[in-house]
Amino acid sequence: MPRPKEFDEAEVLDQALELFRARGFKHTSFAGLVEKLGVSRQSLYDTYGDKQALYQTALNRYLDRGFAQFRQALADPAPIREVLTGLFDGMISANCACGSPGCLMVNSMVELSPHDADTRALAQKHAREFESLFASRLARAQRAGEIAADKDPVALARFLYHTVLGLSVASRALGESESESLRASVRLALQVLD
Amino acid sequence: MPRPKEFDEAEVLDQALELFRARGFKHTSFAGLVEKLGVSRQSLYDTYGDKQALYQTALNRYLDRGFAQFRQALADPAPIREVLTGLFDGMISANCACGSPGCLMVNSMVELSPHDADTRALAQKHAREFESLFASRLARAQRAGEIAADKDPVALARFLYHTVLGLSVASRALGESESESLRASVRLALQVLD
DNA sequence: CTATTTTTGGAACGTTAGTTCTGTTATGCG
DNA sequence: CGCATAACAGAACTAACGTTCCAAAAATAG
Repeated sequence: MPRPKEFDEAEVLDQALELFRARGFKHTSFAGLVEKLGVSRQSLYDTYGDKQALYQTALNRYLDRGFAQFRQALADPAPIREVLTGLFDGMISANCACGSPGCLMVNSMVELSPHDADTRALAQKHAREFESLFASRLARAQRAGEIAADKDPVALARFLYHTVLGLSVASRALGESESESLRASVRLALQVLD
Repeated sequence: MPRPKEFDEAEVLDQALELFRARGFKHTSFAGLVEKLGVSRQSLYDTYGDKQALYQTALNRYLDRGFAQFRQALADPAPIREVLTGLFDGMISANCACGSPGCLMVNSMVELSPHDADTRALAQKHAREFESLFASRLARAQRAGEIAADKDPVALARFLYHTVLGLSVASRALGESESESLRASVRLALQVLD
């Protein structure tokens, strides 16, 4: 049997993910990856393929994780306003703590979507999935009488998704100091339910 | 006196701006600029300086123009909901028509803010200016009785700014097909005034 | 212990980027 | 008319990038 890897494949992938998240695809050099991850060029290539493959693997991992968290947060049977407040606050905490690199998917949407068809398709899928999960949870709340019957859950869901995009950009570009005003914005955004 | 330029300085700057807006800073090569603008490398360097200087000049031009439009739109004494609806619809039309490159400032915030201190400072200034203009216009509407007295104009302004960010990303990454749902989101967002 | 398979580090390759240098051309003033 | 000034075109340079090649090292299975 061969010599075993000297690094944890998943752990290194997460580190690469954080680098891509902080710096973007183009601004992250392979040499920088080698240095920060402590793994040799050759091993990176052997394990993950080239730079683009590494990026996509990391992005998919990020999406899977985020989507699972999102789904789980929405599964909470608590009142919808409470659930959504907690969900958004969690996003803000995750995105605004120390350095606030924003959401990797949102960053990819801005940096890569216009050029790369794969990323664009992934972004659209991401939007559809987030919106549809939002929408079904909102419809459930509506059936429970928490939301007025004349509201359109799909429109509300899209609005919430757009809100997520805005929060991600704000936290990335405006720094940690904004986290309190972001929370205030969330409270305002949730007025759409009233 | 010297030989005159064979191109319109402002016009070429606008073309460069559109290239940067569509492709981002890193993804726009100088060779690409030379080709698309139809101006020789040397003339570009002589006229605008290096790539980064060209970018910043274009960005400042873009900001000045957008800020003037924004200020003018807000000067409209019509009811605040009407004014804001028109403002956002204008933004969507400008950002979503054919190719939807999004807002150059928002794109810069995502691509460059974390690395470049100048861009970060510019982004923060951008946010402050937009928010303060929103806030003073909202305060005016509040004095006119169009908005309930217990609302905080500053918080509302920040929320609207975050909404702008989200709309820009959505229009850039999700394509023109989304323009209708973006308008719907604006209508929902403006419910914060009620 | 040996053989085999894979990691690993370093060197090297080809490409592309941004930038600069050279000389040439064209304009307008004296 | 020609001199000064600046624009232009193309080649050339330097650095960085992503990627691949190569030999040495290491660890397990037999």
